[in-house]
Amino acid sequence: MTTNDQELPSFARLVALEDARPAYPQSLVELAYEQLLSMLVTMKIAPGAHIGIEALARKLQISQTPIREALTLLEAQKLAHKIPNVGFRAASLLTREEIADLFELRLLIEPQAAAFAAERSDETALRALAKLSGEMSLAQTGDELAYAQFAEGDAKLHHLVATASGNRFIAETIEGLHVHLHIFRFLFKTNAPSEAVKEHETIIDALLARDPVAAEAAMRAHLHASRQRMDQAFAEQERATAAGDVPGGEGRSPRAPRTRRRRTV
Amino acid sequence: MTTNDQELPSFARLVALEDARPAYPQSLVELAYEQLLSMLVTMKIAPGAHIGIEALARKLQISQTPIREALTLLEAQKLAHKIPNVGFRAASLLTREEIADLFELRLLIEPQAAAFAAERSDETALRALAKLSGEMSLAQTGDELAYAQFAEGDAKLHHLVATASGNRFIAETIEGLHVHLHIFRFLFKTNAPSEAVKEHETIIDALLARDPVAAEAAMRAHLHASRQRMDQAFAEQERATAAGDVPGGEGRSPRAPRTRRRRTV
DNA sequence: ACCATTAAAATCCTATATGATATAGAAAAG
DNA sequence: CTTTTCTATATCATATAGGATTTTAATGGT
Repeated sequence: MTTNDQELPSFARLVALEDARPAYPQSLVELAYEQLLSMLVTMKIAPGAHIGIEALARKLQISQTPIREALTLLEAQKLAHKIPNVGFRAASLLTREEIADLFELRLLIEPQAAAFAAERSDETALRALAKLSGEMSLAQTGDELAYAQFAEGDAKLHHLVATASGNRFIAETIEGLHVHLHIFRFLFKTNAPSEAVKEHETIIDALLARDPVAAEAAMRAHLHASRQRMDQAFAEQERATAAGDVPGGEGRSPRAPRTRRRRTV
Repeated sequence: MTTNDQELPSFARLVALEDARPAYPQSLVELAYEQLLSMLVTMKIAPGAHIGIEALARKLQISQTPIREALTLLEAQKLAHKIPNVGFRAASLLTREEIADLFELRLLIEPQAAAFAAERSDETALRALAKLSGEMSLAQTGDELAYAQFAEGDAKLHHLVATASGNRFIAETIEGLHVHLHIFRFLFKTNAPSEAVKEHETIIDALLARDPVAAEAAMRAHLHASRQRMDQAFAEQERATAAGDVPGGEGRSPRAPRTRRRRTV
């Protein structure tokens, strides 16, 4: 309840953003931030790529100052990295080990957050949960659209749990972690979310029943399964790259740009 | 091991900063950030106070642009709050309930981080731990200086555990949480750290012995005790304020500045 | 052929200036 | 005397320009 719902753009919004520029950003900093976040999540700016301020200023038709501030914001979220007197780079894609670390921390926080949410949710939170449950039961299954809906629902559910925990610090921490997952939601579209939908239902049922023990267990199970699915996706991708294939866009080379001249976004 | 030791200014450094301007900040943004952080932690900028950009620019003898960037960074850490077209304010002092939430989250993460540290520490981490143990055993007891040394040691210990956990996300999260505690370290100087020193020793011993179970238990006990000490300090302070006394500086009024004209830092 | 030094270009970083917004105070109307 | 409206001031937000640093490329030497 402490965090503001409106300031967090949804996954679907992020992906569609740069075409239809929304009207609501009140300042140019917000606009630049939204645009940059969208480009980062959809890998239109490749991980590790150099982010030129001047070029972006021309592209977005605004000055350099708000872009610098937006980049500073992204740097604080570890989505960009600043090297003084050199410039900003997009953060490297998380490695398989870092994803493992990320889930290690999520498993420390989110199950307990779900338990707290089961105990402390107020009426509005429960209504939002029920509404989400309805949306997710209507979702398609199997095709590409299905995955987009699943990703959206997953993001919403974890967001609701985070805020419903009633603990501002828990909520902020979870949100900060999930930002890093958005890019993988975009990258690993192949995963069949059929099992995951059931996990979501189990969590929501426990929350609506105000059962903290069940909510914690359900969230823990969901995170374990999610971690395993993600690790599997990593394995498949490594298999593909080993075969000489270059996956989505620039790929996941943690190194600096190749000898080819760097793309000065 | 993922995080960089050098980029985090120690508590002692923060308090002494604004007089002796250190040479290492490479950019004016870093300089402004360090200065602002120091002023925030030592309450030279009161919680909730308005932070005027122009005045700061004059005071620090630099331009407004790097100050805006530094404030943006602080805003991301929730140490400052921005109201569009109005300006930045220092974050309000955490309430008693928020401190409770903070410890609730710490208790989810730090004990497990200690266990990880016991398992995963490398040689350099162990050496740093041993060195810290030596420093802390030499500390004074009882007077004001004692508390400063204790606060410094406490910050160092938790920082070492965070990094030694070997998990970048755990480390970053812990560090982000501890920033908010610095101001209370400065505010509650009265606490007798005699018991706390023993708790620290217990943690360090467990870590050096590479005993994860003992390390987790020791950290958990330390956090419980620390939470209780802090809550006690809150109670004492509330008792004092109820008696008409005005504690350190501006006090902890969550409201906007009084009718007296606001201090445009 | 390879390395070092130097010069040039590009980019970032900082400073200053202009425009936009909100706030405070005064004047006027009810 | 209270309330409202208007004006003036202060501050924030953005744009633009100049200075500093890094990187790249070229040239000359080993």
